[in-house]
Amino acid sequence: MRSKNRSDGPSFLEAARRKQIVQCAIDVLAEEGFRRATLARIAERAEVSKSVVVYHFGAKDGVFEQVVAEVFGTANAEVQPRVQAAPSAAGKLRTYLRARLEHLDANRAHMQALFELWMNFRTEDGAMRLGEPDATETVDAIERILTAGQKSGEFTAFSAPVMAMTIRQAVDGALLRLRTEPDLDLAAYAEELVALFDRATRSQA
Amino acid sequence: MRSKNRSDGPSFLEAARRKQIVQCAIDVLAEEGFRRATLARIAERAEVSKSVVVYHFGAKDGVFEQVVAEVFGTANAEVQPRVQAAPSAAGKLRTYLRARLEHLDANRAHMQALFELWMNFRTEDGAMRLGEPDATETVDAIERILTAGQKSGEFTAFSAPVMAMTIRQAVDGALLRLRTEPDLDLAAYAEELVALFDRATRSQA
Amino acid sequence: MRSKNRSDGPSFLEAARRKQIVQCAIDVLAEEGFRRATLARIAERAEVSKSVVVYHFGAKDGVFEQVVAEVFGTANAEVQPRVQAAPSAAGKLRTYLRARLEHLDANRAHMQALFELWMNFRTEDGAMRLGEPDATETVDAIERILTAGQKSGEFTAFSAPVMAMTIRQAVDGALLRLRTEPDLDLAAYAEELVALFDRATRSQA
Amino acid sequence: MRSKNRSDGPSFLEAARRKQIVQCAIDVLAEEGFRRATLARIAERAEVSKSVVVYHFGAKDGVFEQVVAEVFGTANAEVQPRVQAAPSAAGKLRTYLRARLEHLDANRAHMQALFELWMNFRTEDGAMRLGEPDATETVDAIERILTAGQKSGEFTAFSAPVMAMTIRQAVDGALLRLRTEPDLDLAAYAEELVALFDRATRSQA
DNA sequence: GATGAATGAGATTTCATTCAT
DNA sequence: TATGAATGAAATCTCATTCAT
Repeated sequence: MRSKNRSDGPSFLEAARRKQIVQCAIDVLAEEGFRRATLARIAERAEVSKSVVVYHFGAKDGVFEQVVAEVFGTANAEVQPRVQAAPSAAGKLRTYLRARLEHLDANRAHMQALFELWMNFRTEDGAMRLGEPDATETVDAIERILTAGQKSGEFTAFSAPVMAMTIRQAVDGALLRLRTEPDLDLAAYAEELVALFDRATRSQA
Repeated sequence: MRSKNRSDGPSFLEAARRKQIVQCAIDVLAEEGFRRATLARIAERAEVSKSVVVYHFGAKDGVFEQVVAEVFGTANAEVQPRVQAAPSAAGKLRTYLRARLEHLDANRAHMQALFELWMNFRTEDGAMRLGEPDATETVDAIERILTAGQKSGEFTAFSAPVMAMTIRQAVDGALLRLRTEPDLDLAAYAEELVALFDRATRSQA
Repeated sequence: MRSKNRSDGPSFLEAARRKQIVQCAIDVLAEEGFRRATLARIAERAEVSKSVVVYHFGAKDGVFEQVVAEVFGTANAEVQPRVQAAPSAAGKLRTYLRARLEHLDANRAHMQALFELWMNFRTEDGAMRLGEPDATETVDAIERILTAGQKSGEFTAFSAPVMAMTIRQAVDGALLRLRTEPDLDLAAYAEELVALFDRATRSQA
Repeated sequence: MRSKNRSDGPSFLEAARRKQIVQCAIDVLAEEGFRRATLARIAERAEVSKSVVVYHFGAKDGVFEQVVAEVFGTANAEVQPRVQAAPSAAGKLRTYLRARLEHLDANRAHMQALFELWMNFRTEDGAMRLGEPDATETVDAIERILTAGQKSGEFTAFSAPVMAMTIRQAVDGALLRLRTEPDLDLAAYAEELVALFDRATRSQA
């Protein structure tokens, strides 16, 4: 295991190495898919030996866990504050969609990688590794906006969980489209979704 | 591959075995995911030796191809006629959502399996095996309904491709929910989606 | 095992089947090599099931043994009488070379197949299956001609075993050439060998 | 394949391992034939796990390729200079035969192994792996000596390609004899071939 | 006589992981 | 910290053979 260094936390170099490896893992996941994201492949990208990866992360799954943390983290860090800042529930929803798709546009590899893990990262016995806890984090946030909007009268009546899931899936739809259509105009896509879910949610006159 | 049956095509027993193995493959895919859907695991479920699977399908991929054919086939056979029969575009869309979710309800393993393959079934060189051609089949069908409805004035203005993808993803959202919430009321879920996309698509007064 | 039929020996049909299968084995060996000469491949060529081959020959090796017998048999049947008929030792040698290459010309597949087996047909423990007994049959026959010629004064002094082996190998040389040069003029090749070994063997003036 | 050694090429230990494995492959090929020269058998001989072989050579074929290179290399390195040094065409031919058989004497396993590969080493689709290019290298070298000798008047008229092939095959004849007669006196065999081909080639008085 | 179905042994290859240096 | 070497488990696939019909 890693030797202690004087400042007690991970050294600067250590952090850099970890970040580099995580980034390479993201790239491999995004470009070649989960199945090809082997230790050897990741190490090769990072131009280090497999052992280095194991050394820093304990095991292969450790890298993926870090990828998830990293990607979730940066996504939330970028999206949440903007959503919080929006005044109304409807505004928050619009902001959410725009922020998510802007972030997707700027971090395609990150999101593709997360998607690969989302679908495939499982424990030894086949159970999903990214299940409720992680999914909930995302969907619940949307759900809270929706229920708030319903309470305030901005939104019409609908099942918040269903709507929330549909919204989350709509964003993933953009991600999927990107796979075969890399030139997709995500800003336009975002506006379409904004309009779509505005009609779907807003209080009827 | 087994030697050609010169006369009558696959025998009754042969067909039964194939069906049995395909079903086991579906179950393994649905319950344990693509990565654990190995020859050994599938054979174990079917209580036959690995060789039997190879004997009947030539290679592992042959099983998966059959799974796709089977699942696509039964899904389309059930959904399409009902959609065709609906009179208006709006009716077709409602019927599509209901039919898809009813079918999902009755064929959970099938759909989970298809989903696993959808995400992971790749060729030797990493290219998706279920890519554009298959995806298009589904999304395009929805898109055609949408554009027809826009022409007839039933639907308002929106990007048909984006709406179509969102609808497809909404259905998959139900599938994902099922993973962690097996008691989900899919009929209610369907009605929510029907209402949601009705508001999202219908011509404004 | 095969059921008795009234005339005690193999029935006519039985013999025909066996011949057909042996011929197919020869073709596969000649065209695709020993390693690809599998039971399945041979059966496929013969348009029968693998089981038929096993039924008639007991096991795969039985087919190959029959191939050897067949090819050796027809080769000897054609070459030996002509050699016997030649008056002198020198004449026998010339006749041997011409007869062998004519036979090769007319039975390319047979000889290629024999060659494949010669090189590869081994017992379970890796020992050659076509060793001394079979090789000797061929080389010894040549050797006898050579020693006779030396006794009669037609041939000069040399080691008969070495010369015999060299002659046998010279014929196989033609076979090898055929592999990459199918249009090779074997009659001309024969005359070259005749002249070559005439100079190499004949009594010096 | 092992990860690249970025600095100095193969390490000393690496080279030793590779050499050891190649040697074991040669031994297995020579003693048990191509078909039994499996990864498992080779590894067993080398007293390492199968994975080690794969680790060092990437795949089984890599070992065989190395065997060919190794054996071809040492054979040529020993024979060619001696042949070059001989003054006349006749002298070169004599030297060639002696050098080849001396080398065979000292490297029986090497030559048997090469022979096995020669006959059996094929690509996925059944094509010979050691075909024209490699064969030509050997036969052409002999052919050049022969045509030179004919031009200079040392040799009589004959087809150089046929003579060259016959000479090559004569050497292989010795190799074959060794299989069943390990005590064969190769020096004497060489002198017999020298005399034989001297008579067969030299200009008539 | 003949066949399809099934099987098990064994071959190659991939890959995460361990370990000595 | 880092690496090369080694390993064993597991995966896919091939193939001769057996067996019930």
